[in-house]
Amino acid sequence: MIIDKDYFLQGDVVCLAKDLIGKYVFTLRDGQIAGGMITETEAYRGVTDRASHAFGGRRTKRNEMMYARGGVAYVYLCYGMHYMLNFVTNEQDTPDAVLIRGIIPTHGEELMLRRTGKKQCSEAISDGPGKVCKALGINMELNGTALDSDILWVEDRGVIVPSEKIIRGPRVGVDYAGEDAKLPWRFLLQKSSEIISK
DNA sequence: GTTATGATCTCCT
DNA sequence: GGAGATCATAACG
Repeated sequence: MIIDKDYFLQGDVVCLAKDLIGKYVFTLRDGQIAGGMITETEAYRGVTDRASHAFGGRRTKRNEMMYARGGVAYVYLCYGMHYMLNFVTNEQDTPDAVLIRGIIPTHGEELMLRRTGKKQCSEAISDGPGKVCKALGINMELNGTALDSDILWVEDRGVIVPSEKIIRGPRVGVDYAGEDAKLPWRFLLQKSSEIISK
């Protein structure tokens, strides 16, 4: 079932980030559907979070979308070449968001292969925030798109992920955030391959 | 107007 | 393991 926008209004963005593991995200671009199960997220808690674009209540043209009412996408360009997909959460003027860092492709694998220039389909096709956006065909046009719209939506397909299967740790790429860089607000689904490799 | 830099990825050695 | 790619945005002058 498609997740209702109200789901994104709950106040605890960290809980929400964890809950989104195992949910599905889809995009409809160029008449074709691509999507998969979310395996990795990070929570960004606006005003009090140094790693967030909205830290200290900073409000700019770029992060304006973070202040919107929960249930829309916040897309932006990073390092000049990678788009990031976030789900805006919480009430209006509370700039909380969840970064989607990884998915396992389940629909439109062919399409994702073409977009990413890969030959074979694997979990690795979308195991980083930049790659997720590339595989799903996400760009600035989707900034502000509702998460229950025709071109972008989130589904609960009944997958239940036990807490012990979710690895919790510090966020990635936010060393500049000082103490806040250590907050364990990254969640990722433990893969069988990872159990072996570690 | 100018400059520094980032919620990253890929390819090279 | 490390550097380069590459540009919109923000902060400064």
